[in-house]
Amino acid sequence: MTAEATRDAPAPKPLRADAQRNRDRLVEVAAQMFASDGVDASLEEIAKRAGVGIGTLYRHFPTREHLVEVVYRREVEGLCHAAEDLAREHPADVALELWMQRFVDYIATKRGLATSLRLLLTTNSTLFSDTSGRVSSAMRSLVQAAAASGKIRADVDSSDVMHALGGIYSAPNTPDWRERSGRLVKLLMDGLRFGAKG
Amino acid sequence: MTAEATRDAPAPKPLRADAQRNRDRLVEVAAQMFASDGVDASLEEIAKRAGVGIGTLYRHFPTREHLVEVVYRREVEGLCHAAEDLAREHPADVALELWMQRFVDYIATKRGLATSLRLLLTTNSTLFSDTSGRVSSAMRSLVQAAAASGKIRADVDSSDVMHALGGIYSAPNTPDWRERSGRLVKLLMDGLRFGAKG
DNA sequence: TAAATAAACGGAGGCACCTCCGCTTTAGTG
DNA sequence: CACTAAAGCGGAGGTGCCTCCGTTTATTTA
Repeated sequence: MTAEATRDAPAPKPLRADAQRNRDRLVEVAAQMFASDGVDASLEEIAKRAGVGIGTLYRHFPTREHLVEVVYRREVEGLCHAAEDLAREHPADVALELWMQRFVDYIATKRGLATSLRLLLTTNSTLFSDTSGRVSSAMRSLVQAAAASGKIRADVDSSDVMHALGGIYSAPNTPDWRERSGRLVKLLMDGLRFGAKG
Repeated sequence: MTAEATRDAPAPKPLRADAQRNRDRLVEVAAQMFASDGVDASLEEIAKRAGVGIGTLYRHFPTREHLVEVVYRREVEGLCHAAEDLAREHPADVALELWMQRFVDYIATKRGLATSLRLLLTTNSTLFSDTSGRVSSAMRSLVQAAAASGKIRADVDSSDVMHALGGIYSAPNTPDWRERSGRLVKLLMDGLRFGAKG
């Protein structure tokens, strides 16, 4: 079962080259717009900035929610990918810390999309089970790698770390929310490094 | 705590006579329109048919959901009221049957409003606890009266009856849904009358 | 009853949504 | 390369949403 298959998909059909290009641009631009203006960003503006007509946007994404879902899945994709990249390019503990900082961004997006996502969940119930599984497994491998290399203490369960980060999500969104979350991550890392052998 | 008080309401403020009149008309018309055209009925059309400007509608109901909520509460109100009226004007078992038929209408409405109501629930969590309590207590008194008068058997728990009706709600909305539900109510009444002493 | 004031009204106007269909581009085929 | 069918494009236009503010009306006060 590929990632695309939502249900009984017999022929996913490859898009024509120009169609694919436009679709990608739309998602790209939508991601920016949703991030800066919220989920209520104007679809016509998104189409315009992507350099396509509004009709094209609607052909690809019949409702706003469809577009939101794709953007959200892309976000998750990026987050998981980042875990691999960071692990390759940094010492294990640094990779973990950087990733958690990025995780904060992800949560921020998720919050912004929350209302739309709620609607999606009534339609497409696999969305959350899909994504939360992938995210937590990305975190698990980072934590395990860091523990194995001795950069953080070994007696740590990755799900505990995830749980600690969960506080970020439920915390109220005051203006200083982001800074506060950043500090929380640092604090958490200090705790993880404390007593490490390496 | 009155029915109006949602939270910390120090002064409910009585409306000016014309304002109250307009508000009532709006709710009246909205109820009809939602019933016939669904929750997406045009607000401008509702205002027009109520004989007021769109601005007036928005002053009273800042969002569509507010209007939906009021209409829904009115529906529940009417349903509970009907229980008392029917009990007064009919033999206990007939009252129960008529009320259950009306309950089917109520469910039909509720289904129509479901999407909007879902949104409301994230905002105003007392909505369901308020209403479901009132409805089930209306049913309880009808069942108890019918049982006490010997028109239906005495060994019946009203919550079981409610549960049986619950099947109506979850049933798929085929075109013949309403007839089917009507038959279900009749069937249920037969069961309730079977072996009654009166 | 008349004047004063606060409350309410209403609809024009600006913006976003979304459909529809004639035009353009792509990807095959000979 | 030329041709064609199918796929895709785009934006005009009709509709609904919602705000804003000048005008009207109910109520209070004298």
